Order: sequence, then structure tokens, then C-alpha cells
Amino acid sequence: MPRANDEVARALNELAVLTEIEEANPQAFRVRAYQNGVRAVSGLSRDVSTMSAAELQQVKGIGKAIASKIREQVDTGRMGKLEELRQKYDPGLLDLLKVPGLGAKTVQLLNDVLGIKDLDGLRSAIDEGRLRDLPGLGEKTERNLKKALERLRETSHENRMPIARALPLAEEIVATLDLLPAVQQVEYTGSLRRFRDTIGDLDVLVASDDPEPVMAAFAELGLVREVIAQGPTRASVLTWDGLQVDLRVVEPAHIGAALVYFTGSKAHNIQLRERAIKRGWTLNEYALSDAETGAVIAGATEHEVYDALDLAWVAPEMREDAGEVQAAAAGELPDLVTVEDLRGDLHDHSDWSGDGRSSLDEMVAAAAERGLSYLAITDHAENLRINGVDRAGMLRQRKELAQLQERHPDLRLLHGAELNVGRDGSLDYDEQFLLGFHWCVASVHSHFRLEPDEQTERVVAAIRHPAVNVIGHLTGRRIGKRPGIELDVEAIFDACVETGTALEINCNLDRLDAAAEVVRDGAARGVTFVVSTDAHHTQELDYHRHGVRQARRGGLDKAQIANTWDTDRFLEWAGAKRSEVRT
DNA sequence: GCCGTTTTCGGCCCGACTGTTTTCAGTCG
Repeated sequence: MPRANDEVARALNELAVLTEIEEANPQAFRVRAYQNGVRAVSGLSRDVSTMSAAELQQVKGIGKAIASKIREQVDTGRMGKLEELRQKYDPGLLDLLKVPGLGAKTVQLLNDVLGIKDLDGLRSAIDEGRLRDLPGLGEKTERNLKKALERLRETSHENRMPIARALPLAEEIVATLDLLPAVQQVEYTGSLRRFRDTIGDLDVLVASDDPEPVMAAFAELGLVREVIAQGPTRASVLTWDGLQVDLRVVEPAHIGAALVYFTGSKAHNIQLRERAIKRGWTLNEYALSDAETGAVIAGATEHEVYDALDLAWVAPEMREDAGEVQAAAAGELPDLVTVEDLRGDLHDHSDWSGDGRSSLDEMVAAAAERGLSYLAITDHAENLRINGVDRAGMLRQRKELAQLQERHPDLRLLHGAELNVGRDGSLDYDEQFLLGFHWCVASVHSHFRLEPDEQTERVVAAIRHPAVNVIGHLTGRRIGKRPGIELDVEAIFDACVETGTALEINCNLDRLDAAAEVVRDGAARGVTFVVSTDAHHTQELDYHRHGVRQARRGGLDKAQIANTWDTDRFLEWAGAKRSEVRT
């Protein structure tokens, strides 16, 4: 996300929280409008500081008032309305709202009656037993808040978990519950099923006629540290590493509606419900049903629900209220790429790179086993001091690869390299040597903190190099660990289209780079993508399944992904750029 | 504050769980 968007989103979010306190109601329409604004800004790949108020208003969720607030923030560095509310409410109140169990109403009550303005104030009030006498509160609430405060100190609730940690955890929970005889179906849902980069909490959905043993088994999972809430069909637990996991059990006849409901996004669901209402129906987690008679119209499968609403089934990765409902209604959803569509992998390391773990022939054999049609070995080039391969090494590797090619006639092997984009956009080796490779990935591995125009310039220089076929992990981000370089993505798209250079979708869960919104916007501009594992070990060739979901989040059709093409077409395209230079 | 194949005004999703209530309010997702 461009830095300006990040700043604006933060300001709008604070505005939403303060307004929530002001109106003492999280449902207040103004609060929701601001929250929608945060989502709208976060979902833009374009830099908001370059957009006029009129252009901003074109974005769904941004109207006249929010557009002018954004311009004000960009032009003056402040937002009048926000400053006003900051004057009025103590910043500690924002911390109080983050305490699980405390909402706007109670925070205002605490402030008005007891003068509690921050976490310390709350702590002393609890210790002195002053909360229990407030209307609507009691000893139990006091105890719960005390616990919530302790928990807050250990695990920061606002830190979302990177998908690289959440997905394995979810798969483990799903696999364990799936073993129970009472469980007919179990899926993780929520933002993880939509394949967001980070996950706030984990949602698990079970279809069962007999919820009791499921609830019991869930609460007793080894990774559960504490049960936060537990009813007959719903429970929330906290894992040892601070992730909240919510379980919901529904009858098998309701699993379709429940999957829709719990997969979200919230905004996508609201779109569906509004559609239902217009037809005189209601949609909840149990079913789509007639509002008058209660007669069930659909609910057993997701497809049934979408179908009844005159919509094509929308893939979970696209359910972000970014126009997918309208597209589903018009029959204009993209035919999303699937993992079976991928025919090759184009960013792979061997132990010739210092960080590779499998040998060349192991990598090649593993790719052949998986039925790939082509494979590019792209070990690190020499400028990467620790891991790089020098010229002599690369030439030896090329010979070895040629021998392996004879043993694997059905797998076309390409000798490539992962080049390092230098601070000034320069690359390893020299142009003649680079043109000797079949396939070159160029990636940023250093100088992450340059200004956006410098970053853009160096990457564009790499894109313009005749030997470079694709830019690897565009920003170098590590989700939850390192933000990645800032770029003018529009300039990148233009250079890619002009030169016939692709952008990579890196399958590593730590990276998933380019980001989904960049993929979406780039595809609209005509950029070609490749989905590559960046495997450093044979097992990582299976990471295609992650990259494909990232591509689907970006709305990609297989036609836009070069490594779905058959070998001849792919080779012709890959060779086109460098042959232009030779002639 | 936003939005429009019924709308430029009048709507804006809905149910589980908890704790405090004898019928419901607040919070959460």
C-alpha cells in the first residue's frame, strides 16, 4: 500500500473509533461509513495523494465528505474533524475500546460516572471494586475485565497473524476435528478462506448433527490455552500463540449458508443480504428463506445460495465487495486460474545457491514427478554475496542441466538465474552473459529504504533490460515482518507492458508478492504474470497451491498467467524479448 | 456518511453468547 494511503487509512480509522465513542454506538451509520472508507482506501493500489476529490468520490465507499477529509489530510497533513475529536476525548479511551468485552457504551459509562480515561484508570477501579455498582455491570463483569486486561498485556490483540503462521494452524485444527465421527464436514472460513495476507482470528465451521462432542473436543485441543466463551454450538478459544479461534457447529442442511456467512467478507455478505431483501427473502447463517413464511429457499450448499440469488458462485478469494457481486449478477466473473492450470515453474533454487536445500537432480526429478512441462532453475546470481553463483559456476551448472535434460525428455529445462537489482537498477554479470540464460528473474534483495521514485527507477531499469523476463517478489515484503519497498506501481505496469516483461506472484506464504490489489490492477493494465514457487527445497514445489489462491484473489484468468501456457507458446513468448535485442 | 434495476430521501445485516436483567442490553463477529 502506498505510504499516503496507509496514513489516510490510519487517520480514518482513528476517526471511526473516536466517532464510535462520541455516538456511544458501534452501529452508528457514520462510524460504519468511516470504516468503509478505511477499507476503500486500503484496497486501492493507486496513491490517494495523487487523486483529486472527484476521482476519490468515484471509489465505492468514499463520498463527498470523506473525499474532502482525505484531500485535507493529504494537503495539510491533518484532518480537522479528527483533531477536534482528539481534543474532546482522552487518547486512553481508545485503548479502553481495545479491551475485549468493552464497547463504546461501557467506555462512555466508565468515563462519565467514574472518570476512567485509560487502562490504568480501569485497573485501579477494578482493584477497588468500583465497577460492580455501575448499572448493567456486576462482579462477574469486573472479574472478566480484569482477566481481559491481563491478556491484553501479554498478547497484543491488534496484531494480525501473518498467513504463513495461521494457515498451518488452521489446517491442523481442521485435520484433527475431521477425525471425529460426529463431524460430517469441517472447513476454516473467514479471512483465511478468502486468503488475506493476515488473519485477525481464525474461524472454523463444522457440519454435524451432534455438536456436543465436537465442542468438547475443540475446547480440549492441545493448542488451546484458554476457553473464552462456550455455548452449545459456538465457542471461542485462545491458542498458546495468542490467536483467537472461533468454532461454530451447524446442522449439515445449513452448511452452505453457514459457509457463505462465515467466509464473509462482511461487506460481501451485506451485498448478498440486500439482494435477498429485494426478493422478499432473508439470508442468515442457516439459510436463505422467505421473509413472510420462513420457508427455506436454499442453504445446503454455497452454490445453491448464490444460484437462488441469481448470482454465479463467487470464489472465496474474491468476496471482498470489490465489484464481484455485480460481476456475478452479470455473468462476468473471471474464469479464475486453478492449480491444475499451471504447467511450469519459473523460479527455483538448487543447492548451488547457498540457501538452496535440494540438489539439481532432486529438483528436476521432483518437478518431473509433479507432471510439470517446464522448469526454470534460477539460482542466485553472483552479486548476492553469500548465496550467489559466479560465472564459472553458472556455466558448469548449464552443462549439468543439459545432461539432466536428456534423462527427462518430457520436462523442458530452462537455465536461468535470479538476478539482483542493484541500488541503481544495475544487474549481475554483463549483458552478453545474461543473454546466454534462457530465463532471468530480477529481484530486489537490498536497499529497502530508498524513496519511492528511486525504487521505481531501479525496478523499471531492470524491467527494461533485454535479458530480464520477470520481476521476482516485486516489493520484497515479508508479511508481518518487513513492509517491502514502495513503488509507483503504475509506472511498473507500463514498463512491463511496453517491454513484454512479467510480474511474479511469489507462492511463498511469507511473501505472496505481488500483493493481490497490485495483481488486480496490473492485470487490468494488461500485465502478464507468472505464478512461481521460489522453491528452495523439492517439497516447496507444492507451494503452487498458495500462489494460485493469491492469483485468484487478484481475479486472474489463466490466460493472463504465462506458466499456464503450453511449452511452445511459453518458450516463444519467453524468447521474444531477448531476440528483439539480437536482431 | 454513503448510496440508488423500486430510492437524491430513507434506508443502512443479523444471530449467539454473556451477564445482568425477570425480558434485555451490550458485545462480538
